[in-house]
Amino acid sequence: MPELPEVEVVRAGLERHVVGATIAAVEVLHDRPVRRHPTGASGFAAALTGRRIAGARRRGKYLWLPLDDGDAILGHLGMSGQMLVQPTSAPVERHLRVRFALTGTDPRTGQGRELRFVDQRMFGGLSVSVGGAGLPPEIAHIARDPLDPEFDDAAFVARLRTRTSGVKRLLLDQGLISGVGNIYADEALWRARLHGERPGNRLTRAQAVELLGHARAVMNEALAQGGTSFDALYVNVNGESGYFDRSLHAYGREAEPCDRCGTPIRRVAFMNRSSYFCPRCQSAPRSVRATRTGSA
DNA sequence: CATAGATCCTGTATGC
DNA sequence: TGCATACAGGATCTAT
Repeated sequence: MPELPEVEVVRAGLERHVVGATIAAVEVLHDRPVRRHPTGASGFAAALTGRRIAGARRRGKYLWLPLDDGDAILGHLGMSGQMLVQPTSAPVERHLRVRFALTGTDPRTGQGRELRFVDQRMFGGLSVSVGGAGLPPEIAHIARDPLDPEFDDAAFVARLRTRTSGVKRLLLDQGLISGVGNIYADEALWRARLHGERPGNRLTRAQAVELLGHARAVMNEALAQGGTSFDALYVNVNGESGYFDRSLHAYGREAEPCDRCGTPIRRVAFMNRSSYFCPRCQSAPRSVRATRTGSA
């Protein structure tokens, strides 16, 4: 899915283009993206018709649109979700799942506009969060993200260092730190010269602090470039892609030389996807080396 | 509670 | 050409 930088690009676009608009009509074209909504597709559409969007907020990879009465539309893009603002007359996207007609006309085109939720794989979704304008209760378990001014660096470092899981899995644990996904986890680990299978409790305090700093930095840099894109799936509300994929050092670079030492980048299976790392700069922890050589 | 693995879904790329 | 397999920026549920 889009990770924090990509979701923030979408949030900023929503803030600019749909805040203040009233929802004139809602059409749900597929049930799955509204599966979290208790009253189903018809209830979702009925609940939102006529209501006004008052803001656009984000925590980690979750987005929500506060309504002016204290409720909110809560959304997650999953692996392939998009939020697009389109003229009503724009052709319907192949994977259009939900469309919100907005009142008023676009001053540039003189036409009506729609907010469209497009999602090929449908791991993402939308729901109405009762009383969720401030922070939807459904995502109370999601930690703050490292771009949040109130993120507690010291508390994160302390918790990380009590855990026995590999540090990559911990970076992906949205209850510990949110917003980090597979790409930026690999990039932060490469920058920190740490192997993803090193247990959290075997990091020094300094290593943990440095790793957090790199995670924050890589996401800030990606955000400044409009996010990372490999294909047309990762776009802002205007359908435009970012350029950060040109700056990646590890992710997706199997067999290419490490930008620091020239050793070929390796890819290994991890949680039904892949991890990329430099086997020289990011040396495996003792336990992993022992397992691999059969000498454990 | 912490951990590791399976699962939801559709599309594309690759190999036989 | 058809068919099978692997893989994809994620979260959640499950058993242990």
